[in-house]
Amino acid sequence: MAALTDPQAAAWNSYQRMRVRLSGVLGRELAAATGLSEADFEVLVAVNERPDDTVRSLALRCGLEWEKSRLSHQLRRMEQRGLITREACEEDSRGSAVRLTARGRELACEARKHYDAAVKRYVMDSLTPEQIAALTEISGILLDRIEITHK
Amino acid sequence: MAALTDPQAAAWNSYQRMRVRLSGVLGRELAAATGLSEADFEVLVAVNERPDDTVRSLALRCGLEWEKSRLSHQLRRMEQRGLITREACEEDSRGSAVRLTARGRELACEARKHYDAAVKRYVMDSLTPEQIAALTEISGILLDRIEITHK
DNA sequence: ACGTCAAGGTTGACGCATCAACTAATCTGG
DNA sequence: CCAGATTAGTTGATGCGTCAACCTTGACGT
Repeated sequence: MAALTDPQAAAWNSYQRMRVRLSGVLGRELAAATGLSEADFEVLVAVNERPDDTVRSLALRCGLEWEKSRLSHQLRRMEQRGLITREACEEDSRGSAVRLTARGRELACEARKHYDAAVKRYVMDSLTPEQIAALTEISGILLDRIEITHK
Repeated sequence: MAALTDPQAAAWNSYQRMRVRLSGVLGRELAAATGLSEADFEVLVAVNERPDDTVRSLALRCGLEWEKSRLSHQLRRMEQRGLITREACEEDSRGSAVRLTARGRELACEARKHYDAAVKRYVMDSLTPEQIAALTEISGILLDRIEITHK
């Protein structure tokens, strides 16, 4: 006896295919338009949302919900490419602060435009408002489910 | 002017968070239960569905919709860990055939049980049949959209 | 036949993600 | 004030995914 019914398996299969293809095209378009990866993009946008384009690593990490080593590796690569700089943190000398370079700031804006446009084009323009609401609701339910069972 | 309206941005944000967390927990549970990655799992299941647990690399690649180098790297790792073997292909001497080892076959079944149960537990048990149908429909629409614009 | 081109597959390099081990600074109980 | 436990962040190893370069073999037009 299978664990999933036919409609359930169909839902899972199409979700999986969609998920893979969608993040594929979005990542590819972002890279083509700006040279950034999705990881770069997430960091740039998160930092750019802060006053002075500066944020402490810890706050960034919590906002992104990333592992600390992941953020550390990512910031190292971004620093090498001149997207950010890192400076000491006053309140806690263990910590560090991340600041966008001029180039980082510029790319953050550019990338956001491209990315949002792509999301609109591939996703939002294809769905009815009801479907968009359904997607929000479904995602919220599943998120809650995961949070609860892993609390 | 933002490219996305508020409900659209909300939908995208919750979808993204859900997507990341869901594949996180599923991958983690699979690894904990069987020691397999999701990539391993996909390959094992795809091969296990074939008669004789054997399939040509090309067919596998098309079924999975993977890049050829990705499959090659993955098969190398799986061969090293004793999950599959590779042999020459009769019809086309450029090609190669993939066969499950006894251990691969066993793990494929084991993993499928665990994985399907986890999908049921995290996803299907949380959603109404209408929501499951909505998810199928939405995914199908987005898939079509991507296929059409990239044809 | 034969030359050219396309296709199947491998390889190496690089970025991304996770895990475990480590350093250094802060917090906390006594 | 100090010893032990936490916490911020780094590092190295390893697996995953993509790209570009490459090799071999088959396909096809002439």
